[in-house]
Amino acid sequence: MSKEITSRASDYSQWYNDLVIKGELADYSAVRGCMVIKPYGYALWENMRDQLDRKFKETGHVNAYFPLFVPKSLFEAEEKNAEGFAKECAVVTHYRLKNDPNNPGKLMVDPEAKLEEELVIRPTSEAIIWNTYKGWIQSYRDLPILVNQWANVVRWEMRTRLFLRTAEFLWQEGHTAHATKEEAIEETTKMLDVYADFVENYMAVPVIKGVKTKNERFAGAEDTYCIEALMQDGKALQAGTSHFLGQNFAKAFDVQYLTKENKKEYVWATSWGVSTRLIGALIMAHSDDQGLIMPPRIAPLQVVIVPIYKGEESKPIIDEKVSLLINDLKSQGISVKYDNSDHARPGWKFAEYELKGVPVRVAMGLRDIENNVVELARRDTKEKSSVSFDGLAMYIKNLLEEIQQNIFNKALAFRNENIREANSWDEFVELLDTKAGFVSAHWDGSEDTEEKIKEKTKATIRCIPLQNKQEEGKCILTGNPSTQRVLFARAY
RNA sequence: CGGGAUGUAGCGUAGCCCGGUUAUCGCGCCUGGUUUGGGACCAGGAGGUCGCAAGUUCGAAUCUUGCCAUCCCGACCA
Repeated sequence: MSKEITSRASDYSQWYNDLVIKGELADYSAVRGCMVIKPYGYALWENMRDQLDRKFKETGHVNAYFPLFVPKSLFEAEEKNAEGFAKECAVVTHYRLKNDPNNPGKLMVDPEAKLEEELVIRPTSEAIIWNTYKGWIQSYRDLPILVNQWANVVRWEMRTRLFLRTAEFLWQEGHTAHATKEEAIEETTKMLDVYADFVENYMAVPVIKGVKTKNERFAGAEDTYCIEALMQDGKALQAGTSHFLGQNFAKAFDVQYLTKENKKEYVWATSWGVSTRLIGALIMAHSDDQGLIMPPRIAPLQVVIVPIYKGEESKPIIDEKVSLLINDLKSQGISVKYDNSDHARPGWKFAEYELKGVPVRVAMGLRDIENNVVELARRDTKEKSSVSFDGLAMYIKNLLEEIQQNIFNKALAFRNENIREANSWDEFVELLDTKAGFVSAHWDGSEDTEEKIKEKTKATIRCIPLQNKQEEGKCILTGNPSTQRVLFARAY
């Protein structure tokens, strides 16, 4: 198998595609804009999902499942939300096929089977969920509702990219209902913290927490909080969002509750989500020209063991020694694969597992067994060392943690080096064109200015960082007074 | 959806301009053997509606038209 990877320097986009496909995370499918997530990629998603799911439950949430289809009349109830998503909705209009009389062996949509009301395939589930919540909420005693769902959604995107933007994608969406505005806002920021914690501590991708400007807000939200990450090519990627929805959906679906004082009040809402897009972030934040680099805490496979056989008689000796190690590793909760397949030689396997980003590789031959050592190679630094067999599992356990930290620190250093301040328009444009990354600059707060900057430079305001330093300044475009800097970048 | 490029075996490709035997080569795959410390070697073998559909022609991978898909650049977006 030829598995040459395009280098980042020669073609960044192709490098990314090569990693996804040759690293066997996903593949193109027969359906436009939709990908097949392959077992290795799905195992990664499962690990991410499990960690997030645990965090959601720790913060009091429960899982439920709502329908894939949303009747058009429900979908259009919250106008801004409907408007925002209308252009990218897949719609079911019929419920039956029949044999095509003019085309034997072929099927056609049965015109007799037209639906009374079209069904929108959910691009997001606020509508169907808030329609449901109407029936669940009568009293303040019914609140809060803290529900999450793991689901697929469809957004008919013009231009798709593996993981980063596919027509169908997997995600989770939390939808909560609260008695007060304060409680809902607290929930919004709490879940943003959950996301930031997960992305930084498990995916090892540093993020900036912030608030979106009005232009960039989720359709139907009062405020959109986000975490923004920086990719190796200097472009920003929105890694997760948490929305304070105010009473917009409660009003659209007439969801009211009785207070202790027997007064009717509209319910306050939040929604928050992360998707398989995070896998794109993971790839672009860490990987190198040799392939993927998986953070140990969510790696589909943490350790691979490659035997170095010398003649038939060496096999049982090595296999036996390795089985001891496998038991030790498993008892430490470490995932391990012993690749003793005979159809590939060691060098091939080394390259293969580097491509797949397995954090630690153990090589063992007779020479090592005689010396009671193994050869240990770490994916992040590509360093190889000879390590004693005694206490090896514990050594590897610690090494995995060290790799996790190292990957994060490296990404953090890169991110921090690539936040630069611009104090004039010329400086701003030059930074965007020559350095990319985040540019911290003053903005006068007007939507119009934001739009003009986007038109001129393709850079958008990624966020207004939380706890942002307040300082007097002048907008880089208009020169109007400004009280704080915001983060600009070109983004995915 | 606008602009550009591409589509030949699982992958990468030659052939196309200038139509004419059985469509080229490498990797991979299968069988047997030798091997194994950074992408092994020998021998034999299988694998193709030349993206799809029309058209031109005695004859189309090659020419024409339409469609589809992918990639890059825009617009849109998690």
